Amino acid sequence: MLDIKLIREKPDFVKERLAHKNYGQPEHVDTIIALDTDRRSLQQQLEAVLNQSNLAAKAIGGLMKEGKKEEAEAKKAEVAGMKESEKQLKEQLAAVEKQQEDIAIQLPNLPAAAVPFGKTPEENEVVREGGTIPELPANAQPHWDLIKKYDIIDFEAGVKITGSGFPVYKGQGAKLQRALVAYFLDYNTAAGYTEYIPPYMVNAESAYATGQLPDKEGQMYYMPADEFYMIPTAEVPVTNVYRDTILKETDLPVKMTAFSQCFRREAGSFGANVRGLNRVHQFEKVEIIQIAHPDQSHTILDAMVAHVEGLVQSLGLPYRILRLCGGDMGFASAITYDFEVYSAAQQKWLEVSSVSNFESFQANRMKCRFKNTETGKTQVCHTLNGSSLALPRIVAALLENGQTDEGIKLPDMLVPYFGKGMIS
RNA sequence: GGUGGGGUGGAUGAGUGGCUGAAAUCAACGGUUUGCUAAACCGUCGUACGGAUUUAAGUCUGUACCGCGGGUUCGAAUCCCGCCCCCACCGCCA
Repeated sequence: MLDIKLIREKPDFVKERLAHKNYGQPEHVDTIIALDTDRRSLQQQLEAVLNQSNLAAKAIGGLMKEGKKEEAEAKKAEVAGMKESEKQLKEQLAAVEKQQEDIAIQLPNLPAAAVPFGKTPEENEVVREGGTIPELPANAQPHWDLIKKYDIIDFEAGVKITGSGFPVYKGQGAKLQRALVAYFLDYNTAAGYTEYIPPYMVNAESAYATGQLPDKEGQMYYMPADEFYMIPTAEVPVTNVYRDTILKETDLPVKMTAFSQCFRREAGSFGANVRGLNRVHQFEKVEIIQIAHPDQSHTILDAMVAHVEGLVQSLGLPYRILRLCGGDMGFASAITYDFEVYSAAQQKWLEVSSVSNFESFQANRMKCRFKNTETGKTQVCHTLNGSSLALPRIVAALLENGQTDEGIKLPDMLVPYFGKGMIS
């Protein structure tokens, strides 16, 4: 949610930034300002009337106490006339507030200054590359064939049990998942993140707070009997730990990490990109989340990118880091870096992490604030998060890039978690 | 699912129609005292949206908020209705 004061004071700036993000309805800014002017005017009128009737009520109380019954009755008659206009103004005000809110909620976050122009993924900016693309043997296979060869994921069973996109991990495949999750969490907690296990279903307030609603309504699984949404990422429940909270400045930054299953309907996506583990409806992900002082959030974003980069490097996978252009960024984000690892057998880049600074957008919606020690004022925090990491495509890349005649060679740091260095 | 109890400021907790935006205690913050720490004492100490004033920090001021929504009343934390949540016990259950 954008700050109404920013919209009111710098409408041209807001429009320019929205255009940068490829937002097609700049007229919404003017509509919101007009509604806001109405809103304030109505509020003033209503408050004037309420003030009158409050004063009258006090006077009546005083008169009753003094036993001046008749004067009190006269006052009562006076107040009765105010009731109607009070009621009307209340209704008008509520209507205008709702209109304003309905539009304001649709505005995406403004992109930060560093975000490149562009509309499509092709216009994202490669900021760094690392690792080396391995030379695979001539008979190299894509991960879906390797999965069959080593019998580590049963896609058909998943289809029978639930539907396509719900893989069943088994044997070494299941253990590899567990090893990766444990390794990622240890890596994060070693860097000062506190581990959480959140609920996998959230209520509408939580989904709204982090910006999934109303933007991604159709992308989440929904349980109508209880009005719960299956989480698309642990970001949603974990960030909401601090919904409606006022932190102390000294509490910042708050650093959290969580493993969760993630559920995405991926409505409307199909084709070549969905093969194997490239796109699934349920997947495992370890997330990192920070709640930060506004002055520090961009420094912290860089630190989070470096943190994830270290993790990807430790897996020995070739990777690149992209700074997303305005048109490719998420609804709530001010700036986003995507991590992609190279799948040697598919010969393409697979997204495995997305690290974003949401600045005050989520914090505004969820009323996550801190008390400034010097001024004593409350200010909204900034929120950030990133995947560290999403498993399926990491697994795909590990399988494809590690394939040898003897089996799949795994990175050294996984050995303590997996129990051996090779899937065979 | 059943029965009973309960939801008040950061926490505990008083408050059953006007003098209550809310006692008291604790915590927190500022200060005095102090060899250090502690203690003691004094003071400050909710949020949101408006308005006035100020270069600004601020100051003054209005309205709303005692789980949520509605109602009664000139006036509601307090009375009535609906809902939600929490706790205890019972039932069911991994």
